[in-house]
Amino acid sequence: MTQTSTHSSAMSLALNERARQLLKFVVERYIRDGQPVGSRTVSRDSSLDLSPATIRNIMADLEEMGLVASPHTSAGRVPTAHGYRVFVDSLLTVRDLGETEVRNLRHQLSPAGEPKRILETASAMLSEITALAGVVMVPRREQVASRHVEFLGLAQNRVLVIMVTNEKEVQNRIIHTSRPYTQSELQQAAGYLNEAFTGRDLAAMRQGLVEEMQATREHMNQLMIAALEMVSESSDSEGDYVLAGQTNLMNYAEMSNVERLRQLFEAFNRKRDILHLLDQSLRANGIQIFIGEESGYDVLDECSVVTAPYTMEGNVVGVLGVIGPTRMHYDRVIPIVDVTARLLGAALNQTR
Amino acid sequence: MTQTSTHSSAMSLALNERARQLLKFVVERYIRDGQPVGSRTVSRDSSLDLSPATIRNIMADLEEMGLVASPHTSAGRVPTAHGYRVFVDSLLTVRDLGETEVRNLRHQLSPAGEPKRILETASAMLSEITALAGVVMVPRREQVASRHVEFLGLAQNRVLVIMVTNEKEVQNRIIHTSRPYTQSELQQAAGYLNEAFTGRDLAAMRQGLVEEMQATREHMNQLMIAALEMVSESSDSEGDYVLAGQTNLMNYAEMSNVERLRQLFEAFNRKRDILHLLDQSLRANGIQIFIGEESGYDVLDECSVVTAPYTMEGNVVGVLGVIGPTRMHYDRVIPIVDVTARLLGAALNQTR
DNA sequence: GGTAGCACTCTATTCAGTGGAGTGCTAAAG
DNA sequence: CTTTAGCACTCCACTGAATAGAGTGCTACC
Repeated sequence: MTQTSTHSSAMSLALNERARQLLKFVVERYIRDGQPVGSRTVSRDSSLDLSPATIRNIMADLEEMGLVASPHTSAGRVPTAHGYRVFVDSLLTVRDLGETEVRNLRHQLSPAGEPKRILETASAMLSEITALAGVVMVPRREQVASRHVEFLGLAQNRVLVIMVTNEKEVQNRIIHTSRPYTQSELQQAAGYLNEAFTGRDLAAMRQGLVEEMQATREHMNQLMIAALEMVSESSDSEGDYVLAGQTNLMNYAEMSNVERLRQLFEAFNRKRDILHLLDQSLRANGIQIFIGEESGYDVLDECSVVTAPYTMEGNVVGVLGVIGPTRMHYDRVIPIVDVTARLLGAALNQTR
Repeated sequence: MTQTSTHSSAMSLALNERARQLLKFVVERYIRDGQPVGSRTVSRDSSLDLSPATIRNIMADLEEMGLVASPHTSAGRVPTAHGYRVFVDSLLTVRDLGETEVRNLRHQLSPAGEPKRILETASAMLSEITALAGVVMVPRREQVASRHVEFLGLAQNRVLVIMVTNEKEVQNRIIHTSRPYTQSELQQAAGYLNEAFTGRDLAAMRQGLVEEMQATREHMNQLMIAALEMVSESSDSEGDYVLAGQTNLMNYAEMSNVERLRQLFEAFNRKRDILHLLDQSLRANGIQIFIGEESGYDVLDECSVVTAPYTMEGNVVGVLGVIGPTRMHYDRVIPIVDVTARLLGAALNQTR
């Protein structure tokens, strides 16, 4: 109703300390109980020593700034996405993990076993200790080096290409060729590739092959092109992730709407949107938090996503994190995601 | 209240034709509308030309036999699991698929691409056309034959074992050895295995290796044992399945209870129970239907599972099917599952 | 600026009342 | 003996009113 500002203090974007403490209490309490928190509660339980009436005044200011909102006239206040943002950015006191907890996690994430398996473990760990959904992007390496190539002839002009990269991953693919190749031809081709390009990364390999092909006649290049395409395709593919503990999300009251839940799960299956979000975190360098509508995806409206990139040999190769309701325990979740990212990087490096 | 039988007709387990027709109508109508069906409705809409009162009498008989039940005194009747059973076994008239539909399905399930991919397509197809959850067990082959073995030495006494089986699947695994092997040792071992056992199934391979080892000194057997274990492990492993369209289940009213939904989804993730159920169908030989509580698993109380085994080269190697609410369109679902099983078998055979 | 008081709003819950759907039983009709 | 009409009864789903409780905004006072 008032067109001009009545309270200059309410309009100033900088919160005074008291208002900040109030916001902090409201967010913490709402995270704890899931109920709108009213002025009485704050006056009674918070360290602020103020009457409900005063609290109400400050609350009104916070509401005007868009940090809290009330579901209806006579309910308490609930943090908005913006409110959570301020809370997370400048009010939160994270509780670091204890030594024993870290040791515990490291133990579970032992570098034995295949890389894919380690990712799954990490995802399961995240979901288990946070009681949210855990997500781990599979590492995308810029430098994929060929370690070994093998061709196996199948029936009907088809060849099974097997390529071992970076000492770990085994990729395979069936290609169709225009003519049958003999076993010795295949061996010769594989032998050539292995001799010339073992240990060299795929960009170099492609480059080398193109030059080679221009220089010589196009002898048996079909195989090599196919092999190359296979790997470059899978290396610059869309990416993928391992999800765990989706069902945890069903325990939260804000997810009790089956229709919304369905949409969320479909987004998980579709993968595209989630991947896009993780990709953004890949480019950032540190813990990243998307709160509610900030993510830009409707299905994540009531959700927050906390991510951290993880590294192999100093390079960021992937992202992991958790997905849960906006009303999550950021103070616990953030360090957990942080530590897990470090541990995963370490575990992956050790297997090399 | 009555200890002795009052109506002998009500107690006779054999339903007369009229009662059967009534049951049929009730089940069909309930499947269509999801609402308890009352005597008025039957009298009005069914081909039986009887008054509501008569219908009520027959309904009471059906209820006494446990074929229908009423949620409360003044609601209509709802089929019980037992009622569905009778319906499915002896009242159902399945609507076979049209030529064009079958052609359509066959087209989608083209044998190009990797086997795993074909399974995923089949599962997605099932879920899409039935609007239920589709499930396809990965084939378990008794006769896994070695096609090619390769050893690659890694750092720190570790060896990457790659085995190509049955011309298609590529298995790989890292094993830890007690001492480092040179590249030539590895090549020699692989060469020996390939020469001696290519094309022979794994049982024979194991047998042969054991004999060999007893005859000679235990030279480099560690590698071979590892290779063998790897494959036999993966071949007689618990089994696995590909699930699609779980989210479809969230659309059904009987699944609106979030807690039950959670338990169901956890069962999907856990895989054990579902696999056990599929395993049973593997032993049976034809379409198999588990209705509600029949499955023996609490989480599937309100669900039915329709399965059909599929074959490769005449042998049953797996099972596929759908999972949905007991209130599903059996007349459509059954032929779809049936046809898909046949098409999947055909597609898998063609890729060999 | 902080506080007390007060009128007001909105929700959630309870309760009674009502209409409708459907049943079981009984007695009569076929 | 089977079928049907009639009737009393039960239960649910819905409505509207009443109520208690929580919380607010505003105003006036300290």
